Amino acid sequence: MNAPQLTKNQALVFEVLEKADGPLSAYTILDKLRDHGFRAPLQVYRALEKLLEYGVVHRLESINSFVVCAHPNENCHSHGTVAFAICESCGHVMEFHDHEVDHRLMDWTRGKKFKAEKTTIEIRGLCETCAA
Amino acid sequence: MNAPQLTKNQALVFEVLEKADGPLSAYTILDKLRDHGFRAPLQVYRALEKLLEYGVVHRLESINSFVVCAHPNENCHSHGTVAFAICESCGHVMEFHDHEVDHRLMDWTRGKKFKAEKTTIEIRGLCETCAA
DNA sequence: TCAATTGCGTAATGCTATAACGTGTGCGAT
DNA sequence: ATCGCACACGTTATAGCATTACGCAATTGA
Ligand SMILES: [Zn+2]
Ligand SMILES: [Zn+2]
Ligand SMILES: [Zn+2]
Ligand SMILES: [Zn+2]
Repeated sequence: MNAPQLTKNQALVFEVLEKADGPLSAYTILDKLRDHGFRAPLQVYRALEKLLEYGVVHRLESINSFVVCAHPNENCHSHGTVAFAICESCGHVMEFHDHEVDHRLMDWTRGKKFKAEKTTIEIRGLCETCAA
Repeated sequence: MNAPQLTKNQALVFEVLEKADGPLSAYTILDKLRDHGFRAPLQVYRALEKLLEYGVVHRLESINSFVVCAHPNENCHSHGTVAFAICESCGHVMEFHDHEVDHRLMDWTRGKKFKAEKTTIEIRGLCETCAA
């Protein structure tokens, strides 16, 4: 899905995520936007819903947080599942694709006649810097 | 990790999950155990913590729920990541392994010098029955 | 005996997400 | 024009998920 012009709230939420150097929870975003008039969680969640729909933000299921897409230009999400490596020490996230993984999982779902809608791949651990 | 003798609470939680035909949330488990003396979420969470540690229960990150391991005998978790296919209609879960996927992800983490601790692979969609 | 560990019970709190209500605005169809 | 509709927005309340903090009892092992 291509992102149309963002509304004011959507743009504010996106900016906060863009400036952050790691994933943020919805409530952290809310706190960062109180000065801009945000008062309630729903203002954040509604904006996130759209940003997710447009594919410019990803949700990290394993840590209930949100992060900007690392591949804003390539339309990477149209050709496979996105995977994430999340450092549990510094919070840094790496987003990547692996077609071979996609194909293996697709093979499995085809074999089981399972109709996949949304696939989550998240690796939690320590990044190179933090593991040293 | 091998499971030692379960305590009373652990056994109760395990039984509830075993009898269920799909994943359950911690609070659903709590409700099912009120007749057995459970009063507080912590009684469930503490039991789950141990059951997860013993590897006899899995946590489904994308739906905040818990399910018994589908491979109680094989010590499957020692030889790779567990993946799940979760039907969003009937709630059924299929647990599987794919060494090729494991190897691809391990190759990636090695390449990035990322020290993986816990990997989540969850496919949400419709099972064969529900997709028909 | 003493200390450390583990499990348990309870209350309180915190974090995450949605439901339900109403408002206003833009825009095409009648 | 004005009606109907879609959409974004604001607010309050509530639902759902998880942990902190405190204290007690039983077990273990030096
Ligand atoms: Zn992306
Ligand atoms: Zn790190
Ligand atoms: Zn298992
Ligand atoms: Zn199904």
